[in-house]
Amino acid sequence: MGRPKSFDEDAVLDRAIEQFWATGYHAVSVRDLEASTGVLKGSLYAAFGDKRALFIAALLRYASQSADQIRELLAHGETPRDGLEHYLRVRGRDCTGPHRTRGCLLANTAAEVAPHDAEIRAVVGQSFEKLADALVPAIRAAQAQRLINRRHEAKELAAHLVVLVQGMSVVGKTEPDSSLIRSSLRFALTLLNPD
Amino acid sequence: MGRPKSFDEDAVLDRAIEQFWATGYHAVSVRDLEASTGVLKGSLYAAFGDKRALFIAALLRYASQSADQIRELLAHGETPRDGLEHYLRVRGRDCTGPHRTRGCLLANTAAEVAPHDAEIRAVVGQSFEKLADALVPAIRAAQAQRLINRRHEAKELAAHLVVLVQGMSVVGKTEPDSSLIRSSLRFALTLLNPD
DNA sequence: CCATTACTTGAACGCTCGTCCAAAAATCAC
DNA sequence: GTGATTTTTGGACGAGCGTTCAAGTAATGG
Repeated sequence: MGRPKSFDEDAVLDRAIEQFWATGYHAVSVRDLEASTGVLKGSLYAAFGDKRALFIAALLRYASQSADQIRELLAHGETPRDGLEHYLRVRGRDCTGPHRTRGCLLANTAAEVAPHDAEIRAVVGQSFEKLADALVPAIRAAQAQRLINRRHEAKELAAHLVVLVQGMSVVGKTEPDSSLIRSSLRFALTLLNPD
Repeated sequence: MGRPKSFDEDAVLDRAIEQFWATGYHAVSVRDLEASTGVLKGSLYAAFGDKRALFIAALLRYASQSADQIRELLAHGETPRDGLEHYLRVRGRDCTGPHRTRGCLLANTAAEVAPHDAEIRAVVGQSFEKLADALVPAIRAAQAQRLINRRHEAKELAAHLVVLVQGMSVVGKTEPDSSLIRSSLRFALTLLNPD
């Protein structure tokens, strides 16, 4: 009982994700969040605690959505190799072009906030590791079917791709035409070629 | 004539680099800079303009120092391949371990500030491109001597390594032990193997 | 229909931010 | 020594920050 909530918390988190993603943690004010979510600050404080707690909630939601999307992208196509290629191409597309300068919220947060906040650092670090863990079985499967290069350890290739994708999301924020991203993506795709 | 400056501008910029590097642009206040440089804010404003201008001056200095260091690292060892390997190993070491969470100021700036400031974006973007341009001749030379893999375009490998290194500096900020960095570095070194 | 409960509302708080500027201090030219 | 010139100094300013909270509002239980 009591007065019912006038907003959906997940919808608010989605708007908060957008805002933090586009603008960064420090550069977003609680009043900005008020404006973009349509929820007055008092209610935001009642629902989430404070700015940092709201950010962490948004970050966890983003990480979870991101993990779902990886599984989806890797399942694309007929073979495990298709999935890997699709994943890389989509990630490349996400950070190419003049209007794709948001990069990845996890990478942005790693750069801006992680060193100064152990809890946030743990969230981001675990997300990176989960991403690598999701790539490993796809790589192993593709190797088993001899669809990609077998010279490399699956774990090492997975780590390499995780680091590369985060690098693309950072470098992509500085280059509207993104020749570096494109070249680096082309190179990465050759890593998937069979022996 | 007139009262002489009581501080060296480059020394102030070096302290500012440290501060922005460790803490980020928005999270550093002019009073922090006052404390870390030992120069009162009025003098900072007189010498550099405002916080943003001081940041840009520091960023340009960092970029220039960084470019010098790349040339130095690539010149290490007996062969062009040694230089490339040394460059990657040092960059890996720079962002591995619990006390190396500053990453790279260019990457941090790309993530936090670049999307919202065209001038800063241009500085960072050009630095990335210059870095790639510095790698290309080393790669070509190593290929010509058949010291590394010749299957790949030098430009694409260079772009790949630039993006990878920026990725390492970002991912490294979240992992005190940095297994992802280590794996990805090991993988990158295999890319330098001869055919 | 009233007490209870939960959420909303927006004014207010103390603080810190980036920036400015008048006065004091240090140098040089003459 | 004196005036011109430049830098230093640190107090002050308005704006905006994250946060709090008392009052108002909408639902429920009896």
